[in-house]
Amino acid sequence: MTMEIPKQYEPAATQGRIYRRWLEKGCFAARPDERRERYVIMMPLPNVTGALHMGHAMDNVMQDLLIRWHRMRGDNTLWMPGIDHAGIATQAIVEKFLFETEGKTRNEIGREALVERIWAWKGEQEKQIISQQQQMGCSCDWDRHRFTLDPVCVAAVREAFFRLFRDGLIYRGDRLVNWDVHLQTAVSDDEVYKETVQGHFWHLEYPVVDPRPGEPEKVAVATTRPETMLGDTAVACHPDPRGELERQLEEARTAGDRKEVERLEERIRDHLPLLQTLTEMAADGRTVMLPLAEREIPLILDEWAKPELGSGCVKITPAHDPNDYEVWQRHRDRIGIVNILESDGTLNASAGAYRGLDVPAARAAVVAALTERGLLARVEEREMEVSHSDRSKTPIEPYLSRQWFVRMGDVEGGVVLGRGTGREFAAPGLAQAALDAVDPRWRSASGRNLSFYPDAESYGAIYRNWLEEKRDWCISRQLWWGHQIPIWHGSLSPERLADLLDGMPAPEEGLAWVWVGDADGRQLPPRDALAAADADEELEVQVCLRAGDAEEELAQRLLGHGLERDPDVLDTWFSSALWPHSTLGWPDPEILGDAARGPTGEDLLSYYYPGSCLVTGRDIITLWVVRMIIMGLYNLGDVPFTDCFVHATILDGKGETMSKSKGNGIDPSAIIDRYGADAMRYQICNLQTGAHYARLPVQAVCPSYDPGTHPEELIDLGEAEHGKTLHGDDNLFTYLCPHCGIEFDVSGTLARLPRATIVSDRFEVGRRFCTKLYSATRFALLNLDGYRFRPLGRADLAAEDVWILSRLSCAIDEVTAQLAAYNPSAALSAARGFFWDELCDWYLEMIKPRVRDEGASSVALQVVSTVLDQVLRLLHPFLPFVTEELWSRLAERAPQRGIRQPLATTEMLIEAPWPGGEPEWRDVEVEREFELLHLAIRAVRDLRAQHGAPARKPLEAAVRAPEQVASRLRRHREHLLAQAALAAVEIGPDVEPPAASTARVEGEMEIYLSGLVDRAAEAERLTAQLGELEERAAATRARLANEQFVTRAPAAVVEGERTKLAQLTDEIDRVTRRLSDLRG
RNA sequence: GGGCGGUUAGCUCAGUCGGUCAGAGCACCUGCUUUACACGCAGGGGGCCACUGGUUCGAGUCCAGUACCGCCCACCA
Repeated sequence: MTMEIPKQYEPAATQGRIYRRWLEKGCFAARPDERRERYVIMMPLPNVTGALHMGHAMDNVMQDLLIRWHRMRGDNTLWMPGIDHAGIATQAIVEKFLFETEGKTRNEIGREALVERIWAWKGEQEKQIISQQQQMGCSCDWDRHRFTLDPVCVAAVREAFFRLFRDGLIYRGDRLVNWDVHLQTAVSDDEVYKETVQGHFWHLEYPVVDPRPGEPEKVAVATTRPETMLGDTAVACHPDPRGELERQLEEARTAGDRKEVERLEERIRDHLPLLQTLTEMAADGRTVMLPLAEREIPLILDEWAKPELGSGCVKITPAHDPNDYEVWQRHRDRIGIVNILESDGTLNASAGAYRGLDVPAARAAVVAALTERGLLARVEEREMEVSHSDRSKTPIEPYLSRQWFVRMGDVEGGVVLGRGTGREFAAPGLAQAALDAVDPRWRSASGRNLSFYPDAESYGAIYRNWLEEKRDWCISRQLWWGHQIPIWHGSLSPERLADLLDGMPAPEEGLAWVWVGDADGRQLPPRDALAAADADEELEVQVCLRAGDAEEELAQRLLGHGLERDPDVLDTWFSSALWPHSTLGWPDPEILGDAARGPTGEDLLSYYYPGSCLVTGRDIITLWVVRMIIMGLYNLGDVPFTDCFVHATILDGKGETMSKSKGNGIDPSAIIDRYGADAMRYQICNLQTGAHYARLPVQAVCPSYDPGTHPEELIDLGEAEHGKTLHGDDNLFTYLCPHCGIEFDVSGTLARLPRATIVSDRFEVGRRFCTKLYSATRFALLNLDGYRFRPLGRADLAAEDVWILSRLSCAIDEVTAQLAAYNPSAALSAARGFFWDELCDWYLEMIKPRVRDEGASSVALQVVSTVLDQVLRLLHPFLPFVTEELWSRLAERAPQRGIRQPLATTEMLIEAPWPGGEPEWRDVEVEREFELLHLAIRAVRDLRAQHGAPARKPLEAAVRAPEQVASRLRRHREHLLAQAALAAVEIGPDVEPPAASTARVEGEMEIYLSGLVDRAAEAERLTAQLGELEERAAATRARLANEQFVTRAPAAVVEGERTKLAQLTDEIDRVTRRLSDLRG
């Protein structure tokens, strides 16, 4: 009774059904149990800003690969999925959407309404993201799916913040930040990109106050942002212009830069005297009059002024330029800091008459006023790089504002990490603790540290270089979407502060923590501040409340004392930094309710923390990995994972990163629809070779493709022409189909054009592999009627059975080793090689005669079933769907597989034990015999092909070879006959070639094939072979003639060369003999 | 300017300790409708290992420099 087995594997019909079975059976669920081997991956959180792309696919497939592998190895395996609220990015998208659809801004609808809309948006995105991940086959524990604004995550954020604040590691300071005027928020350096724009360089002149004879009347400065002059508080000159210029001159001479040498010499001659005068004036405490503002500002000495550039003097605007800010910090006793901007980007009261103007208007007004006064010397056209916010795509204004920071540098007295956990330790500071964690000598209390894979050195360098700067981390964002900062602050008189403190719980109670801060970020205990304060001083009081029952009442009390809740929210990375432990219920796992504990009663946090591996891309190392390490160490005293697996960044065929706006981004769903999820996974694993980047050429599916009339379906975007814009320029978002000429859109922004799906034909490879696997298994299934397992000993097995089991054993070891080394491409290639090149191409062909003979088929079928069983297990982590499908079909026909005894098996492959490799299957001698056999068969096939003989025409052959080779070949005469399609063969050291035969010399054998006489062709081939052999022999001979080689190279290498030469000489003899036979 | 990479077959990439390492897949060429698979089978062609030096008996492999390409960070009065 043969059941129907479809001829083709249909991914679309299979994937959903298989995935549902895994879900229904709870295969992904993780609970603490008695197993000691655990494997934990915390999913890097996709943002709720939009659907997943190929980069996420790479990330998720790599994780699923590791998770499935470890699950099969029997580890208690947790893959925690989730999504990130991605504060700025999400709010920006929803605000944009709100504006485009309803024409409203956030201020018009208010905080509550906006947040509500973002939640709705999040719900939509979440659905789509989870659906995409499930299509890919991700086997995460969906019941534990978390969102970074979940109550569980909120609790962790509140607790972590409280502890950092209490330890003095969070402070509020005046800092120059990248201000996004449009979103009215500070953005981190990481969220800023540069764009080259055409701008101007204005040369301004400030009058010197009371110039003395010989002194200049004006000082020239230059700027690209003239409106900032209203905030100038000094003009700087270099303290030693001559020394500096001469140093530069020397450098230019060394470098041989003649133009620069000339320029500097001229400058020293013409300009240095003025600079020296200015330096003297600055040293003398002289001032200039700041025009328009009519403020007297000092000349100061600072090395930030570059005597070789411009006028040699530089205006100092501490509040609006990062470098000037640093100058101010060096001279804060003498110069002030003037902020001229409001948070909405208009000028404030400090700008006097210009108050209320936005930056462009103020710039125009300032330029006009200076021109009128003759203080604008000249204007240059100039290209310049302007910082833009990655989120709103608008220019950044450097802006002085009060922000919250986490102190990353070393602090006096050090930092205690993991307080109260039993893994407590001290470090000089947070950044240093994270640096220590990658030191190979460092170990946490549990014996762990952090390493990067597969390239520990270069990825480690990225991590270390970034941390070594120990820059404080700005964690406040002026947004509505996120974790609101749990601080109440305000300015209080000492009297009111004392009043407030009387009503607060004692610090030891751990309900609230109070600091009195200053603008420099210093924090004093309130009682000390009170003691030091004057009665009329205003003190900045900062109170952090711990989440809990008392919070509400305390908050009311603080409000009653005139404090306000800080409206800012936390940087997104603050909550994601806690991800590895917040999701496990830190600080109190009971928050997870019933899900908190397993059958053994152990809680999630203590069972699954620290985890195992973080899988991510290299751009995330500094943004996220660093911060997870810091927060894990700080809260729990241990690294959140020991391995950081950094996978390749996927680029398109031109080497550009993929993005929607470029139109080269691939939606994984499009690939899955077209090629199947396993095909996608196959190719993704192939791409992960260990390189930092992987190119994936992309094509568009022509929207007007029709199999009847349109020759090609796919259009290579690297070669296709762009459409034209209305102005006749190339439109980067549209392309023309080279076959039908139709213009189409790749970004989805142009509704008037048909939209093309972006795919890559590289996934074809994966689809073919799935088909091959399906087809080979089908072969076995079609022959398995009446199959029954019986224990087999070595004596029951045919030689090819022993061979394939031996090869299988090697393949299992190789795949396992490569996976352990984070080498998915090599692991898959080993599995592929065994399955395709050995199992399909040789073994299945060799057993066909046995399979056809019903009386003799049972052993072969049992071996085939066993080998397929193991192959499906090996391939499952890579190709979960097709292997699971075939597993159940195999189980129907052959419920028990194995050789000596049945293999341990399970209903579903996802739970089946990983193959361990069977040492007793290994047989080196049989492998050697089959190598020789394959060599002989290939030689015969090649001879046929060379001479144009039909592949199946039975011919007579002879193999002349030394007895040790001949005897091995003779054992497999039947295979030689069948696979090389021979009618007869003689094998031995002295066999005579059949009459009218043609020959090949192949290593140690000479192979003769009758009935294919073409002396010319054979002679030509042999002559070429002879040339090659002689070349190699000559090279080897030369090497051996080199006394240096013989004396210095290792003996084994020299011996190897000698053997090689002997073999080559022998082969040359035989080829020569054959050639002379042919000619004679 | 600082850091991290890359350059090997037409394309995408392997190549571990310096010594049978000139490799794979795709594409290409020649045969083949061989009852698992034409998404296949059998066979084949194709490379100055970016360039220049150096170390070494021996260099895709180690070192230095050059060119080009990418990413991150900094700077740009």
